[in-house]
Amino acid sequence: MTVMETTGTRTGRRPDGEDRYTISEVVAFTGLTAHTLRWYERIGLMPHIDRSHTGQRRYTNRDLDWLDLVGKLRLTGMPVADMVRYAELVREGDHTYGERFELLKATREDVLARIDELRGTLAVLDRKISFYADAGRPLASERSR
Amino acid sequence: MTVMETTGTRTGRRPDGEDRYTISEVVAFTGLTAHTLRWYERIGLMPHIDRSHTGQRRYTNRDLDWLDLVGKLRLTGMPVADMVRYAELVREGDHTYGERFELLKATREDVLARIDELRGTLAVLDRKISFYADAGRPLASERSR
DNA sequence: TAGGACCTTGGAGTGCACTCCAAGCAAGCG
DNA sequence: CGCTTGCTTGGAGTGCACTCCAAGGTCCTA
Repeated sequence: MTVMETTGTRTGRRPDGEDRYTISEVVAFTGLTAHTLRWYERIGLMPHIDRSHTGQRRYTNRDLDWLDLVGKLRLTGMPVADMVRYAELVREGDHTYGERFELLKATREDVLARIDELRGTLAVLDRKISFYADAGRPLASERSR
Repeated sequence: MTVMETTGTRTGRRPDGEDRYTISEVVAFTGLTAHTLRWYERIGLMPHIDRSHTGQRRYTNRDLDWLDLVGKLRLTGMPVADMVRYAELVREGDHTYGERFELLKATREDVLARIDELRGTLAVLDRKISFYADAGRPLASERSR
């Protein structure tokens, strides 16, 4: 894997105040590519990331928290555009609390619905699996393909 | 919605033997578009569908069953290519039982993992939601964005 | 101070899963 | 018979979420 630890740091997060991570450290934390991190910033899914005096990105613990949330939302199937909308609400300040609340509640419902769908699928899979398990050797005709 | 019932049929499935559905009936059953149904056939995700004497598709109850399964697998996030692989195994006959069994079991594990991920996301959402609920009106500073 | 690994940008390219188009044949109705 | 709606095909186009490229500047270690 060749993860060079440039500044003698451990693999984990550093305490607030010493949290200025390079893009490759963030890659290691999140599993995203550097390309994707830059792209997230371009489309407004990230706040503008702090820069070193030479213009290189320096991510903070707060940025990492945000990326964790994005990662969670991403695997609910939420479109990136919706996450960008949420990011905009955060940037717009406190007066968007209500809208954020509604958005999160709607997302919660989506997640519950998706879990239900998956449970339905699981039931179908289990029926098929037990069909194939019973038919250790092929029987007459198979309808449950 | 304007669902014209061309042959005086009810909206539901007909019994085996009278099951020769047009593509638009299948659209109504599955929610897929006609384009998608033809595309599924082209890429080998469907068996070759029976045709009328003039070459129009006539789907059977069995085809509908298959589309139900495909729909379930689709919403687990399984790539279409993997579903095509499964369809090929079915076409190849009984001697692929073992491989189908393994594929279904692996899919089952994926589904379980995905449900777990979603539960994790749900927990995060619930924490944020209760944060926004508590902060009925904005308090000092908001870290949990 | 030299070398290699790492970082920057705008813009172009990729893969997936559809989605649509044009041109023409088919089916049911008055 | 003509009309409207539906179905056929191969191939091209779309939208999303990345993913990569070229050309060049930066950082660290020997």
